[in-house]
Amino acid sequence: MKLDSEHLEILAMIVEKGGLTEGAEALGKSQPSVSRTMALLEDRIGAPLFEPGKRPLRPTELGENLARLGARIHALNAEASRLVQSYRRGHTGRLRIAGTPIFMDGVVSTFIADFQTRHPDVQIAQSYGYFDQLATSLRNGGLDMAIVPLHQGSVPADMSFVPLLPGRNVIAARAGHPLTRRKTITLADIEPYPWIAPPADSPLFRDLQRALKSIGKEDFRVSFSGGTLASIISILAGSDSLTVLPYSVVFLTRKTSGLEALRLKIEHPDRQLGMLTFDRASLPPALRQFGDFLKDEVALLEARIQHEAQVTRRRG
Amino acid sequence: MKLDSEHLEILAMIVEKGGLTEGAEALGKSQPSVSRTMALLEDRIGAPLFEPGKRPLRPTELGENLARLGARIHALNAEASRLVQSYRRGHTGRLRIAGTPIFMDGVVSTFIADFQTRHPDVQIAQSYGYFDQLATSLRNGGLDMAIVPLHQGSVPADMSFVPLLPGRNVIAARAGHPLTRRKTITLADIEPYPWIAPPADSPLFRDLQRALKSIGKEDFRVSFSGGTLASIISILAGSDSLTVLPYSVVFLTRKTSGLEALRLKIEHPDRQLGMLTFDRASLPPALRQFGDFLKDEVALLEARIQHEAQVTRRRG
DNA sequence: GTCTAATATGATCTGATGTTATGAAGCTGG
DNA sequence: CCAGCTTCATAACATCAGATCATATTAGAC
Repeated sequence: MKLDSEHLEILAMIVEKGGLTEGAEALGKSQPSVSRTMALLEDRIGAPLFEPGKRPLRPTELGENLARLGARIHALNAEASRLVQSYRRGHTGRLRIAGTPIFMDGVVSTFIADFQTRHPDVQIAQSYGYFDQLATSLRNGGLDMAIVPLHQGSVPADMSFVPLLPGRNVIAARAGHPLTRRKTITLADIEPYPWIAPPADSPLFRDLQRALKSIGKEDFRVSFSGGTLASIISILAGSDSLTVLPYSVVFLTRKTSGLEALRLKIEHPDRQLGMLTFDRASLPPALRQFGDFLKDEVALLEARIQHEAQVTRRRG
Repeated sequence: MKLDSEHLEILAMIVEKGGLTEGAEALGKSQPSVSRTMALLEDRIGAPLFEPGKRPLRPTELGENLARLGARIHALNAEASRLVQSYRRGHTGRLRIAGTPIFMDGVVSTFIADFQTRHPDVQIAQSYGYFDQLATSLRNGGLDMAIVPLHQGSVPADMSFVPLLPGRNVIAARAGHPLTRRKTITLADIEPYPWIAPPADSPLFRDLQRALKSIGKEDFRVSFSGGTLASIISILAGSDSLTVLPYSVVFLTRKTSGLEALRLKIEHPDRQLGMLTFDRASLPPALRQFGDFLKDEVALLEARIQHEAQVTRRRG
């Protein structure tokens, strides 16, 4: 014999409020409805839940015990409702976000930290990858958002792309590097220094190749490759090596990493760093929250970058 | 927005069983029914509970979290069902039982102890009282059973009475009392001894008066009155006092109390000690259990009493 | 691709639950 | 002790969730 949880909740409310009429009101139901429901429940149970012939309806011992269980069921049910509400508002949920390693480590993770102080109940699972793999994960539901550099024209038809920043790369070196003071840098100037390269299959590596080619340098000596941002920063800080990094990464981490961008114009890839999502019927609401947050934060970052660029230009 | 607990339970089962079809089977429902229920729940929640386009149906993160709550709700609901079952079988419940003090203390409480080792989940609230008060309590639902001496003809019309023992009273004294060895006792023999009397409003007190009158003794000296059985036993044991007690009480407690019945025939009230209940539509099932138990136990006791009486007669 | 098993949908019926109106019965205060 | 108030139960009806069987659809596997 299975009881109806709803019935038990109603019973609990009646007992709590001390009467059927009050209970019905508290439940937002009509008094006859509640009365009949209790009659039905008593029939099924085969035992009285209320003392017979008592007018402010008083529960029997069995009624009281069942009401206690009903109250606990009600609490769980209410918790479920709260969970759903919180989820729908994007305040709860699990987000699986992946992106190109350097940008994730250098920029996005900072903002994830900020986001989580605001929405502590949103779990974020971060991982790394490049476009093809990430697109596959998005399609098969293994990922909620990819943060990748992408050309506007090459956004897959079944996906949405929200640009965050232009894919502006710079040559970076340690703050005290001989080249960082120079106003103009020639190809010959950078000739002596070894290079640190991102993994060979990363877009950043191709950027590096293209950038150097654009200033006429066809081959370059790679002294270290494949590390994450933390390794790259360590190596750069401890040597005179050079590398290519997104300017946003240099800008954000320079306080703590001691990196600087060389004043050497290199070709910018015609891509935008942005948020890629698969067009499903419904995306997790927390994803919208996160996307909006990230867009706002990155816009602020971009404004700071632009501001400094103007100041720098003005100063010469 | 209120969710249906039943829906959450179904969700929990689907997640537990790893698929809708299996879940439906485990729930004893048809597959289409469960499918539509989940569709309805998703509509109400406004978010998917299952990964879209996955064939062994797999829950989303929200689905999993709600399923956890559903499982807990299910556990509570099942506990409610068990409680009802246990109650209906008389294995759970609260019984409020009252009776005349001496008989309750001397006989019934012993059997209550035995009953509770068999049915530990039946709470028994014992109290004391005489007929009028107990009948009132039975009628207004403050009491489940009264154990009283009653004449068959004076059972109220709205009550049921199940006799347990004849209301056989004896004159009791301590085991070593001068009168306990005598085969025949005369009025003159008992003259010197003081009496212990039950409370003046108790039926036992009236029995005492009647009994003494029946053997020609019109007045008697009361040295102590009003105590419970424990006091009476103490006083009797420490003096040569006499009193009137139900034979069953003397029989059951003599081992530990050191009381004996004098071999003096006194008039027996034409009453039976028995169980009185108010005829309600439904009595607590545990009450039936207890009533049956008490009837059986007292029948055994009566058999022992009869057996001993025969042996004693034969020996002279 | 094709086949199979899992899920969704259509059509239909039953029963629970909601409503308003009204009857019955306990409680209360003079 | 009776009148009147309050509380609960019942009647009559409307609605919708939820059950069924039959069948369409589709994801996964070989």
